[in-house]
Amino acid sequence: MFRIGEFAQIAQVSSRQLRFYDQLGLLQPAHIDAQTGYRYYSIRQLPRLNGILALKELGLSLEQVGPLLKDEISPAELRAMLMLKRAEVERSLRAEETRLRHIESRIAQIDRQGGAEGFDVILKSVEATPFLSLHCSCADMDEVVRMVHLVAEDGARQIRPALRDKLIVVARNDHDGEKLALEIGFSLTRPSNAGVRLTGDYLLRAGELPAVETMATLVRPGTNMESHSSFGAVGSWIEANNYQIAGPCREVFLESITGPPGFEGALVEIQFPVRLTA
Amino acid sequence: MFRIGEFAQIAQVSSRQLRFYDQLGLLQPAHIDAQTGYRYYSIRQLPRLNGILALKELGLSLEQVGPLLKDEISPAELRAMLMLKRAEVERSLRAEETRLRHIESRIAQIDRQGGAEGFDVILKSVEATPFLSLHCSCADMDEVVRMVHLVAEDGARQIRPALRDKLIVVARNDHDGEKLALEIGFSLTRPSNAGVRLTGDYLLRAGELPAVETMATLVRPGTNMESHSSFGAVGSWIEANNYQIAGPCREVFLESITGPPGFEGALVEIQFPVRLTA
DNA sequence: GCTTGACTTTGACGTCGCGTCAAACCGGCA
DNA sequence: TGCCGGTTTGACGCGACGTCAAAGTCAAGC
Repeated sequence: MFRIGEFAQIAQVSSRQLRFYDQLGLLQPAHIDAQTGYRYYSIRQLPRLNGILALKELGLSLEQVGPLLKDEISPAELRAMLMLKRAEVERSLRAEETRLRHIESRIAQIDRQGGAEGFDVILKSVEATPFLSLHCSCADMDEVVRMVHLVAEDGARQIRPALRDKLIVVARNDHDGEKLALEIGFSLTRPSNAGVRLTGDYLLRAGELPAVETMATLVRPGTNMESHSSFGAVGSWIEANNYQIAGPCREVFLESITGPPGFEGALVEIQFPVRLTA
Repeated sequence: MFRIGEFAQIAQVSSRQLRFYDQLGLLQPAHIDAQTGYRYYSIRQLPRLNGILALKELGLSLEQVGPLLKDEISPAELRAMLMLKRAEVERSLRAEETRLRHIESRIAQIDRQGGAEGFDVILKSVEATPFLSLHCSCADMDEVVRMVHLVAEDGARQIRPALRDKLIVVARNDHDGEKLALEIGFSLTRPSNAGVRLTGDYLLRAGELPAVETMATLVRPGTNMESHSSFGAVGSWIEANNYQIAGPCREVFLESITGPPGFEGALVEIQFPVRLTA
């Protein structure tokens, strides 16, 4: 028989742990002195303690370990628990890998440009949303800006505020030659099939912005003229973190670009659908 | 300005989280209604919130994030923090990989033999210890048993209890032909250079059992005659979990093999030094 | 105006596996 | 007999929130 400290030393655990396991009923001392309350452990209890530790190392909680030791659990049930655990561990493993990549790319960024100016790119998922948009091809950025303002102003006038949500510009992939193919429109709070006719014979057509599971996003103040550097920033981030672009990118105007007096410039969220590079 | 729920929805966090960050001073609402206490957030606070989330995702604690946002930390310091974090994440990554291997091998074990009889192999590290031992080569198991009992009994008589620790049998690698090369002796509570002469002209010589960083161990009741199956069990475990044997194995007798009347058989710990298979 | 239901406030407790500390008690040795 | 180191119970702390409770607030519908 050993006192708690000796037994703890033998088993390479802390006395606190042994007292705790006693309290949970996982491992009661072989004998407790009625006078002093001292716990006495037998070396024969070591296998049981090791059993607890082995199961704990598999990631099971102490609550789960209890019934297992009492053989109240069939092998099939244990197998099911372990399968669940395996899935969980695999998830957290991938999460840790991602974290590691992000840390390393951030370190590399500091080394490259000394600055700690975090781009604060974050990953999020976005749901599908009804979208009322103008499909157009623009020759240059000036034209893009004109079209965006046209949609913004006419849309603000002609779409009910309760229905209208946010102004969004989506790049399309089917660019013809040098032109920029875009979709410019408003996300809607609920589906609607009605189109909207703008000045100059343009038409907003009802459609849907598809859901994207993983979106690398960056919120940035400033007009869309200055947004090139931010696009580049997100691009570098995507590369450095071992992702690749997996769809058309979006610009979401979080604040109306046709602001009140004292307007400080738009707040725009840049979104790139991404997936992990295999 | 948004109420907490809307802002939470936009940023894909919970309201509770926002209140918590407010409490910590990480992200105070742009305005609080003095009457009602309602928090109102501006969309312009989104970048800051995203900054918090980005740093949190790197694994930094909220405590660490605070000073970072206030720019009270130099890039060099941030770099150092990230390097530390990286090391930590790498450690936990490897731990998760190990856990995953162990879970999978346990599942495979259930599938193979249906039983949930956990072998309860656990990894531990052992320190170097002074060792007073007999070097011998035995032709068969009978001889081993005789030698072990000889050492056990003579040792128990001739070594002071305060100095004598546990009876240990170590396999040696330099086996000559068919014979089993062993070291049989006692670990000591402190170093000693004195040899001990046994009956039959055998000699216990002072030496040292080296430390082992990673030891796969299994505690098993029963005499050493029955121990073969346990050796096999540890062996399978080692293979299934992607380890390899990295040194001479040991048998540690946790309870004296020369017991009192009513003796139930020895309690023996089998130890294999192991390392990860690359 | 009143009701209703969705939203918000503060405050408190729970999580998980112990680590750490405090105050009092016990055991063996000089 | 004193002393030092071990032991007991009990309590709090951790980290980042989730969850619940009781009470107040807001906008819409009647």
